[in-house]
Amino acid sequence: MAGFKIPGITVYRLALYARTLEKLLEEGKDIISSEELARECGVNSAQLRKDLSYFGQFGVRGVGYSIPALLRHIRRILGAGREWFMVLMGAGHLGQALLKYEFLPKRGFKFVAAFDIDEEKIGRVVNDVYVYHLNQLSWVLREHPAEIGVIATPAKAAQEVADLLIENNIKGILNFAPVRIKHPPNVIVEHSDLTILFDKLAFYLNRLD
Amino acid sequence: MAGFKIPGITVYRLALYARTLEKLLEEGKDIISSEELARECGVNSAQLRKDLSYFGQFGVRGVGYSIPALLRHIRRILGAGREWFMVLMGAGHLGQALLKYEFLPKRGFKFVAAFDIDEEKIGRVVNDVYVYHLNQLSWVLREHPAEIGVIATPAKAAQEVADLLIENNIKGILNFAPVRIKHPPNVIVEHSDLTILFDKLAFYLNRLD
DNA sequence: AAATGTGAAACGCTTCACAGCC
DNA sequence: GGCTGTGAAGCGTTTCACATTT
Repeated sequence: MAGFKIPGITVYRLALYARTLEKLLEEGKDIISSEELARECGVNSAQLRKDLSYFGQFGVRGVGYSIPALLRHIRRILGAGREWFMVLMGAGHLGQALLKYEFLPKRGFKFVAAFDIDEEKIGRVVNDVYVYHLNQLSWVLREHPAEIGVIATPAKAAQEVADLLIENNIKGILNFAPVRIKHPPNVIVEHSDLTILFDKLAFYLNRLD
Repeated sequence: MAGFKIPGITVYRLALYARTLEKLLEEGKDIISSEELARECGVNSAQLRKDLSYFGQFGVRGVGYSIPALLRHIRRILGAGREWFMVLMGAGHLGQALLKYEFLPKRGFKFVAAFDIDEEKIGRVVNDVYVYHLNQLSWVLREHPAEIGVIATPAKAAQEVADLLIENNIKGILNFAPVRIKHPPNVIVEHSDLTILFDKLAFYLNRLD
């Protein structure tokens, strides 16, 4: 495969290309030019070609890209095709929505357990996933190993929960709580803060005059 | 206030600073240096100061920033303090989680109505928000004006729903569906694609050796 | 003495433009 | 003729480093 320093934003766009190629494949298209795929993704065509060039040559000059082949390549680059086991921290509204999101298991992302501290939620089963008390994390993880922890707790609890995940050897964290998680460099943390998105939209709407 | 070209990423970070200042304020802190606030947010301190400098001078040399004052300034910059009325498109799992997310109304973001095409969902009331059939969008918006549309439909429906929002004069769209929305330049669209986040995390986990 | 505010340098991503290939 | 792949130029963001202020 390829070189070393892959911009994070390139990885982001690869996933975006994959999503778009999936759509085009469903629509029965077979060949596409960088120009057209880029337009579909809202990026510049040179950018798309450059992103791909980090990983190899997947097109045919004068012709374009085979949609199924390119999708296969991108999936391989992203490490799709394997399964990822995850634990959910916080079985509130957002957490339960994630448990029910069909897209995730289809792409190999599977929740093996959920955790909360609200007695009312503990013992429930949401979409086949059992909700345990937080203090059972260690043994549940021994029983059902997982690589990814998804944090959907209130902001106040997020850091503590992250520390617990890291202690229990979780290597990747996806944090939906509106705080920044502090973590050692060998743990990968992705943040998704909905509140920031709303604020950003509001800012630009205000500027619209 | 300030100049013209504000990088989108600066706006993103302003909201991040606001979130962090809110936390610090709750903890009872009063004064903070750019160094410490930056660490708390996971950014470089020069960056933080530069971000703020687009909008004015809010600190005291030799001292630092007053947390409540800085928070007030950032909120004003972001246009917080006013109310934003929103419609939700798609009352599925994610949509309902958004309707129940307490953070949003606290920050002035209020859903006036939700829309779906599933007869089973239409007529329900989720957290005081009524779910209408999609074809009632126009008159509901006349009755309850809104500036923001939040799309939480399946990918297939997202573009169509966005077009409908734009026809009905919605100026800001927050799209949670895993497709890129095409839109005229006078409409502001923010994307939040969960599937891409999971893919990105998986990519970096694979690289971890 | 300490910490901000900010030109200027450094850096990294984006876009151009064209050679190379079908 | 058309489209990819890519070195190089362009551009925007990040970081440095220090003058400035309290």
